[in-house]
Amino acid sequence: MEDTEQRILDAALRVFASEGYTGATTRRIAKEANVAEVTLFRKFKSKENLLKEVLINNRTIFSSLDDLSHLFPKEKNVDLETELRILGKNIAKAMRDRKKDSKRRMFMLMLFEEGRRRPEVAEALSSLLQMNINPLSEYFELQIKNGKMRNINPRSASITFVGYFVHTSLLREVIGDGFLGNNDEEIDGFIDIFTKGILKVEDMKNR
Amino acid sequence: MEDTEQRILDAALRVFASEGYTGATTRRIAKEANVAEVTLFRKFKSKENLLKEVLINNRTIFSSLDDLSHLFPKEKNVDLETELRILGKNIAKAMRDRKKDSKRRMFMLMLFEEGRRRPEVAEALSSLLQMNINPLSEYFELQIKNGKMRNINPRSASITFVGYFVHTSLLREVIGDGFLGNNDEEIDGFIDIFTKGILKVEDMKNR
DNA sequence: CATGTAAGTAAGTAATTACTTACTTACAGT
DNA sequence: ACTGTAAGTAAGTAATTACTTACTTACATG
Repeated sequence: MEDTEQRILDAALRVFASEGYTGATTRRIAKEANVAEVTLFRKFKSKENLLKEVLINNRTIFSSLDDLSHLFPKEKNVDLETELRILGKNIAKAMRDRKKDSKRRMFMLMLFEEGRRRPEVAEALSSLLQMNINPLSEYFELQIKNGKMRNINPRSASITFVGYFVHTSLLREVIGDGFLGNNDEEIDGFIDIFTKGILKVEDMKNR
Repeated sequence: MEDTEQRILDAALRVFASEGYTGATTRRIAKEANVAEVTLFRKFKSKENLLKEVLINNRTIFSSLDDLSHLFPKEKNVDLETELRILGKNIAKAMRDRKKDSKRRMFMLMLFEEGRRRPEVAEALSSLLQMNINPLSEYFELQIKNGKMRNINPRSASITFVGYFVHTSLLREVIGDGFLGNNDEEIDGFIDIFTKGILKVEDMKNR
């Protein structure tokens, strides 16, 4: 077995995600990592410190994985709406498919809970979200410059866009698909609203 | 002191909300309610059962409080966009102002965590969200019939709308206002996108 | 006054938890 | 062969936890 520390970190991510910080026991984490409990304490000193290390460990992984750029469609001749539609589906697909991402998402949910009690956790969560929002903001900024988009605060647009996917994917994980219905249709509905708005076109002549 | 049970239920809501289900101790709840711990067990048998009762107890309160109808603007001569803008601000205001609502929101966050482990909790959460979404769906349906809105799936629109506020208000609670910036501006940005979409109007001639 | 009910006090139980100490084993590099 | 390092085993500690038992107090109602 290689790299004991990493195995403990991975196990901790999983157990924290599924049990919450308080619910996760060091015994369970050690077992999940196939190490003796004492090894965990030798390497990480305390449970609290372990959480901190998990955070650091995944910060870098998040930044490379959650980089949206590879999720944008390859062909560049599509219009903005189609592009966003494909991007949205790719995000949703990536969220559903990748098992490790599911764990990360649940870990994020734990961070939400824990963030209210630990400022460092809140801060980590904040920078995590930032990573998702920034590249999208830049993308929107470009689209505005290219005249494809109205002159909207790109940050507002990013938060609305990313927020939708964070929110619905968490919902799906927790209360199942029944509530939200078919994934693709739901996303289409959102993208439709996001790009065109809900108003009738003839009522929009003032803009 | 009147109605011991209700005092325990209120205290439980608070403690569950701030500590999470696992983190909340029966001792702490009893202390918060100014009762002996044994009284708590006499009335509610077990911690698990107490959670269930808190859920039931607040289900009815939620349904009357979270009814959106009273948040709609009184004057009926405003256009849809203005109406939604006011509604959005009222929701945000209600979420920020009412302290008990803040507790409920945090309680909801706990439900998210706990819902993954307890199907009854997930189900309670689901019906809670339903209560928020249904009246809005009906409202949108009416607007479509009145020709004010495009023919969009009203449920999609409701989820997008409610989801935004649930999501951002949780974010604000957890990682503070720094991340999202000024509340009113942010909401304006969202309503703008929600009603008009992000596309340039001249690109929308196809619709 | 008698009696039932809602509450408290006190003490304790069995399990679990984070974390420690002391010792042993396996192995890699010199 | 010697030695340092990374790991395991075993046992235990002090605190906490959900929950119980047995008894007492206060009070309202018939």
